[in-house]
Order: sequence, then structure tokens, then C-alpha cells
Amino acid sequence: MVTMANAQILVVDDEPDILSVLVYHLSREGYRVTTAVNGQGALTTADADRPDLIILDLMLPGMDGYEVLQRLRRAERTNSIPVILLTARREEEERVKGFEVGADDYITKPFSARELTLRVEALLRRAKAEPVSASRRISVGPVELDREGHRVFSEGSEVDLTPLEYRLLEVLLERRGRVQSRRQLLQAVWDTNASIETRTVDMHVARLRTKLGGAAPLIETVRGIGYRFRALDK
Amino acid sequence: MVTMANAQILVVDDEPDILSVLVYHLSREGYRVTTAVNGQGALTTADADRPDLIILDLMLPGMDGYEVLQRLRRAERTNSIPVILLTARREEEERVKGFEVGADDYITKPFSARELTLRVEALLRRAKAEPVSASRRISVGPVELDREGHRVFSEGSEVDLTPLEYRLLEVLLERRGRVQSRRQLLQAVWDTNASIETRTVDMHVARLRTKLGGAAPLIETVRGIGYRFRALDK
DNA sequence: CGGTATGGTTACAAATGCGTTACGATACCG
DNA sequence: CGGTATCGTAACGCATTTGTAACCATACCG
Repeated sequence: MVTMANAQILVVDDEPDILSVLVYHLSREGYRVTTAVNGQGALTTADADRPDLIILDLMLPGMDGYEVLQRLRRAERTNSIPVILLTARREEEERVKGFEVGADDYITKPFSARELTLRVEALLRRAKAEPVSASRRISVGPVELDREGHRVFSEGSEVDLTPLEYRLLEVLLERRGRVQSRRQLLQAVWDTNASIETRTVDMHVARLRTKLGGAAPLIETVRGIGYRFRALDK
Repeated sequence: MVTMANAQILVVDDEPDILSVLVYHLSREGYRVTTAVNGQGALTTADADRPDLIILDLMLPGMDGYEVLQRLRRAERTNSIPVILLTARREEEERVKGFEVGADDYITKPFSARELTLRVEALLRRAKAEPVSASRRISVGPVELDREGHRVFSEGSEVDLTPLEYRLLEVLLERRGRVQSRRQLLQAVWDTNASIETRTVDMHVARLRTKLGGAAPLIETVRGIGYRFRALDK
């Protein structure tokens, strides 16, 4: 199976054994693999090579995985690259923290080769399928957006949005699962570099949230970074 | 080639020579042909026989071709019959006036048999194909639009619309459920890119709304975007 | 535990969009 | 040639939308 052939993957781990296992499996699947053994190297390589996916161990000497992820997410060149966190700890707390900082998926050690490739494939597929920009209808979880009719539904019933809220939701849905910085959202929603406070984004996100309703927050806050629409479907 | 075999064509001309030539060529192509030699006869025959096509000479004794055409268009039973105007004059002005009154095509004398049959075939084909793409009758909620009769009904009773209002409604109905920007409507209703203010659309939408009546607004405003006819049925 | 940063929430003035009315221009008709 | 219908534009006012500031709640940090 040559699913997402030729995708480039950056693997970050300081333990040689794990690193070599990862490289072996991924290469065997046909991926181009680059490596880094610490946070600084990971950031440099990510910025330079712009890999399609990053597999990041949380336990690193010096700068730990969370911080690496945070920095990746802060930089616009790298903040939309899917990241899989790798950790020995299975605790719920870790997962939550990881997702909050902007991870896309999680693998706990020990892992099977099958699990690894499945998750890698899933993420690459999602990233590739992302350009739904042209589709007439976007449907994510309980939210539906009908472009032709310019209407939005949440759990079946129509939601009345202002033009700006509509655009904001549209952008978030198009880029669901990926953290968007306030500046990115400003650029996408408010078009050109309008001189608008980044805090204004918060406002409209809040309004959107209440209008969309629902118990679980569909639009998640990634502290220090920005916002992200939960990737539920697929 | 027996393209649109068995179609019935009414030929209206007062000059025996031309009339016989027309009848000859058309009969040879397999069409059923009836004739009239003046306006009054043309109208009577058209109303009685409901031909599939009318070839109408502009120069007629008494009631001239324009008037015949105008009357054909006003009568519900005949106003959707394709008409080819026949004239000796090639002037642009004549063509324009003819099309304005509702002609579908134009043939200038002298004409070749080939030109005649080509145009006849083209029109018949178009008329026949039409009901496939555009139905003769659109019915959405309480509103009915009858293309044949060029009439509009709201909750059963007829509504008197100006030509422009009719066209606007037609476009909105055809694209019901989809938002149309003012610019899109301008293009669709006013045809060519006439230099018309987008706000003018609002005007006519407002007029349409009041004429259509009804409690719930059938034509919805999508703030910042345009208008949309409510998609009720299906 | 305070203190600080970050995000959520509320309030409000300014800007914008739209419905409406009025009116002039033009075409059509008797 | 006056009368009528149709249409495009301008102008006014109301309602909604929206950006900002201010204040409150919570998370993070030592």
C-alpha cells in the first residue's frame, strides 16, 4: 500500500533505539524521513524543510516536547504541520495537555508498527483532504455550513450568523483540526492587513461559540496560540 | 435528414411566389405546413392550430408583421410559439425592433433553401429542448410562475408584475435556496453588464416583496451578501 | 498563595447595510 | 401631445453589526 507516497516526515527523538525503529518503519512505507535529536534541531529542520508531518517525542533533553510544539505552533511557517506526540505516559492529563498545545494525535510507547502507520496515514490524509474550500457544503460534527444558501446549521436547526461570524466559521471549518493564530484568522477573515486588534478575534469567537451552542466547545482555545475547530468527523 | 419530423409550421406571407417557395421547401423536409396571407388570418390560424413554429413576413397588407407578432405574444395560447421574421430589409434597426417585439430569429430575403431549413431546425430543436432544462411552470410555496402565459400567481390569485419584476422573480425562483449577490442578479436580470447601481436591485426586490404579499418574507435578505428565495418545497 | 498573563464577557459608540419614500427620466399609448 | 407605467437614482432613517475598551475569570508560575 503506497498511500501517501513521498510525504516527508520529521521524527524527533533522543533515544537512538526508538528513533531507528521509527525511521525503519516509515521508510519501509515509502516516506522520506528526516530526524532530529533535540528540540532546537527539530525547530530548525521544521522551519527549513517544512515536512508534511512531525512525530515528536515529549521527553527530550533540554527543551521538552511541549515547548517544541508550542514554538512550532507560534511560527506561521510551521503551525499547520500535523504533529503526532510520542510518549510513554498514558495518562489522560498528558493527552489533554498535548491537544491543548496543538497536537493532532498521540501515540504511547510501546506502539506497534501498524498503529504507527495507521495514525500517520490518517493524519496525512486529513491534511491532504483539507482543501475543501470549493465544496458546497462543509459538515463537521453537529455543524453544517451550506455555502450556496449561505446558511449554517447546528444540530439540525438553523443558526443566524452575521456576515463576519459566518466567514470566521467558514475559515475555522476549512482549517479544522489546525490551530489558527489570531493573526492568521485576522488575515483570513478580515482580508488584507486591516488594522484590527487581535483581541477582537476573541470577541467573535465567543459570539460564535454561544450561537453554535452545544455542550462541548466546538471551537477550542489553544492557550498562547489561538483557536482551533475540533476535528470530529472523517 | 428528417430532423424534427411532423412539426407543424404556419407560414404567413401575402406574396404568392414567396409563399409557394416556402411551402415547397418546408414540405419537402417533411413538415406539415399551413398558410395565411394576412395578419388576421395568421392570428386566427395560430390560435386554432397552435403550430410549432411561425414564419412571418413583415410586409403584409393591413396589419403588419410587427403587430401580428405583438398580438401573438400577448395571447396566452400563442405567446410561446417561436417566430421567424421574414423581411427584405437588412437594417440593424429592423432586427432590433423585431427582437424587441419577441421574434426568435430573422431571415432576410432573398434566402436560400438551406438557410431556411437550418434556421427552422435550430428553432424547433431549441423549443423542444427547452422544457427539459427550464420547465414551463415553477411553483415554490405559495408562488407560481407560468412561463407560457408569462403570469405569476401568489396564493392562487394573479399578481401583476412589470417585465423587470417578472424576470427578477424568475431568476430568484430558478436559483431558489441559493444566495444571489446583487451583482449576480444584475447580470442575470439586466443581461449585459449595464452600468446600474447595485442598490437598484434592492428597490425591485422590495417592490416584488410587496406585490407577492404574504406574511413570511419569501425573498430573504442575506445581509452583506444578497438575496435568496426561500427554498420551501422540492 | 499572591501576582501576572491570558482569555472570556459585557457595554457602548461608530459604521454599515438595508427598507423605504420621493422624484426625475424615459418609453409607451391613446 | 398629455397621461400613464416603468425604471433608476438619491436621500433619509432605522436596525444590525462590529471594533474597542473595560472589567472579570481563570490558568500559569514561582
